[in-house]
Amino acid sequence: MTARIASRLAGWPIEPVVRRLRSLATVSDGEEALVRSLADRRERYAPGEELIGEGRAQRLPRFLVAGWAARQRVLPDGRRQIFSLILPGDSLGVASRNAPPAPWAIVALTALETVDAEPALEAALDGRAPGVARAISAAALDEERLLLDHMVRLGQQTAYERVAHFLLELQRRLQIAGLGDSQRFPLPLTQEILADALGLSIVHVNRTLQQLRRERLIELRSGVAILLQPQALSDIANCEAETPLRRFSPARPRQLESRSA
Amino acid sequence: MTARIASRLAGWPIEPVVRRLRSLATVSDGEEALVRSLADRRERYAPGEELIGEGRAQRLPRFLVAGWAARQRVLPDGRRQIFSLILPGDSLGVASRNAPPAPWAIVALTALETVDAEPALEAALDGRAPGVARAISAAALDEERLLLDHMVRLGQQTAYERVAHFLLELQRRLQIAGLGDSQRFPLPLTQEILADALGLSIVHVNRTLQQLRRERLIELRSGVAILLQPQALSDIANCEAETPLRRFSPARPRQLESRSA
DNA sequence: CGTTGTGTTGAGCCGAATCAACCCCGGTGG
DNA sequence: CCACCGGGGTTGATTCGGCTCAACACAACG
Repeated sequence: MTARIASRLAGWPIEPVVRRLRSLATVSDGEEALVRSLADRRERYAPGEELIGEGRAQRLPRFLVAGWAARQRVLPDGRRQIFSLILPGDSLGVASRNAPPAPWAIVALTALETVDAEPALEAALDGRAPGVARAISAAALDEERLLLDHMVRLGQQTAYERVAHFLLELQRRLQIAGLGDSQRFPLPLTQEILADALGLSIVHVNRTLQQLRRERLIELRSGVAILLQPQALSDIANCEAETPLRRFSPARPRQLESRSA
Repeated sequence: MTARIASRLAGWPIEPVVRRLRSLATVSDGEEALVRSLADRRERYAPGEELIGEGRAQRLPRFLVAGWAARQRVLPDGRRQIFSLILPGDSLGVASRNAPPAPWAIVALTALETVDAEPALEAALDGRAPGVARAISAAALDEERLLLDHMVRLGQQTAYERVAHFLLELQRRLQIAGLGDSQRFPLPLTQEILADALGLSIVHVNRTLQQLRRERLIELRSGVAILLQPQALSDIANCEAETPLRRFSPARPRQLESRSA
């Protein structure tokens, strides 16, 4: 019994939230203590559960402390687009406290746990926690950047590039949250989820992952991903135009810029 | 000379901004007058000109009063993704006054004209113009909704669906701005721009538009688009699953939801 | 008048989707 | 204990949507 209590306290994993905020802005020790004290009103969700329903008004602002969630929309014919993955340390409904119903849903991809962010948010708005306030607005910018990155993937990149790019994003975000290192991180996603995020079919995600494994760029084993050659992946993802073919063709600038051309 | 002055005053086209704000929130007459008085510090841009550069810090908050612009990112190999189109009545850098450099650029697609939104924004933040404040935050939500709509297009829809969906979005937005009616609106875009927005090749945009014309769903003539059958387009765009084939297959729910299944 | 940008059209190819099995593994219940 | 089952992953065969390449038409413009 003591063991259970000890594990509940010692293992209380709000660390990702603290690490994320610290990565976004300088946070005082007092502010950090405030964030660490957010154990009140914890909530747990089972995989598949809906935290925020499409078209329903939003809930309280929360931090995700453990597990993975997705922001998504489902079309009337069943197709699904995942807009972004929500990882430990990320916030939910903190930046924009939109009362109106959201044009998206948030669903738990794994079992997960959230805490009420209200006290921290209030302190941030009061001016009592300026570091947290700065971190929150930086988080909003970061979220928008990730969204646009994802849009570039969907609109411009091949399956191969998309997967490489996406894995790099996850590595970076998880490392900030203190999960995983510069190469290895947990990846508790089915290929179907990857497919719906990347706008590909399940089968094609499978083949693309296999190609990356065959080329010894990544390794996937039981929910853990290892980026064997992050630099090579990065070259692929940003499409550094290393393809020799492209150097010979005029490369069709595909820009507007009639002036600078 | 009097004619020139008269045209400058009478034709001063800030109407789209007023209409847009009114569509987002109830705005008092005093607030409307404030917005109408924003003629100071007008700026004009030529097609192709960059209003905000990728990686450079942002400019003052502005309203776009005439012409079309695009928010975009260009990849190192020349590929370009247009994230959103900015139409008359839309704001630039109003919602989020991010000092940090943006991970995107804003370029003029046509000749365009902006006004300084600073006075209106200040009044909104002061509490002197609560209607404008509400409109601005509603505009931010609307912008995010459009971004997610666009992401669904890129990730899940076919070329045919994407074009139909996109044309409907433009019609709706332009009608709110007071340009065009429920069927007809100006469309000063090249097929290359459409291609870069929709993640398609120029050639395929061309063929898709032709199919829509052949089926008498739309008409395009000299920069004007006409939606001949908006309802049919809407059915296509939202993929109402009218394909008889899909009714017979189990439709592969493609959802998580192990519980509800 | 050439030139340049935009739209159009055809031929051929390729990346990715679809369809259909099959495997593996962890339940779960007879 | 084993048979069954379902979810996830893997694989091959085939189809198809969209891309590439290439040429040409047309209009605006200097």
